[in-house]
Amino acid sequence: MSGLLQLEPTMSEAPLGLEGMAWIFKALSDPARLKIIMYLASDAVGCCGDGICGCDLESVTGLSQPTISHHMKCLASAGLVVAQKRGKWMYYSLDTRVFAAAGSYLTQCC
Amino acid sequence: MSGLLQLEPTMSEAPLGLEGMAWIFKALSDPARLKIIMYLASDAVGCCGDGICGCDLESVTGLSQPTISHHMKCLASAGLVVAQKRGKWMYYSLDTRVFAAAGSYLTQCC
DNA sequence: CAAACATATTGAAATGTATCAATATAAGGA
DNA sequence: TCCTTATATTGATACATTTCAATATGTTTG
Repeated sequence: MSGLLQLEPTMSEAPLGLEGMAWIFKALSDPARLKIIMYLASDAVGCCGDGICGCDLESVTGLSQPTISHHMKCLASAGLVVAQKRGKWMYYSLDTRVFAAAGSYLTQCC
Repeated sequence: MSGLLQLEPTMSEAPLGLEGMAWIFKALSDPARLKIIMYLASDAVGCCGDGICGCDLESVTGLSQPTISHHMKCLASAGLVVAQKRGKWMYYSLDTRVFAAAGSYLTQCC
């Protein structure tokens, strides 16, 4: 029960309190994850066609497959990324609503 | 050389690459620090008048004085908070430009 | 100067995080 | 069915983070 990211929140459609916002920002607080997000936000074409899958992200980041899996779980648990299994691949995409919510939070809080 | 926050970036006026953005989000990734930010963003009047000082934040968060000192160093190193010593107190305020930059990053990245 | 107070630093403990190697699971194709 | 490929999980290691108690530093005031 240790050694891996403390995954919990996986916020559904809740009002996003301090804990929820902090969780989103924690998911955003790693350069590798930001790089992944930037890649998903670009119009890049994945190696498997029809979306960006895990193996694309290995080459983009230079990280190992288990580490990518871990980062994607983290991003998904914050709601920033949606993971969808199709055939043998996991395809990832951004949930722009969560990005918008976090962005507004920052621009409006002060 | 351990046991305390790995403080480094303290970004000046740089273009904010992935590392810099990640650093800002890391500073935002703790509920206690978000609570502090919300308090600084409110028009609350501090106990020492003329601004919000460290002792105000102890009562707001229920955390010890050293822990507050630590969190404020973290927020300041990300540029989110400006610390200003006046007499015997440290007065804290938000740098809205950094919040705006981080907010735009999120709303525009996708 | 000495006492009082606000903040910073140090030291230490508990917990969390990033990463990879090894292995398991799942899905498609020969 | 068996092999290959994509992803997930486990286990382990190195390091980072949060927190407080104890102590140091700095500032005002008696």
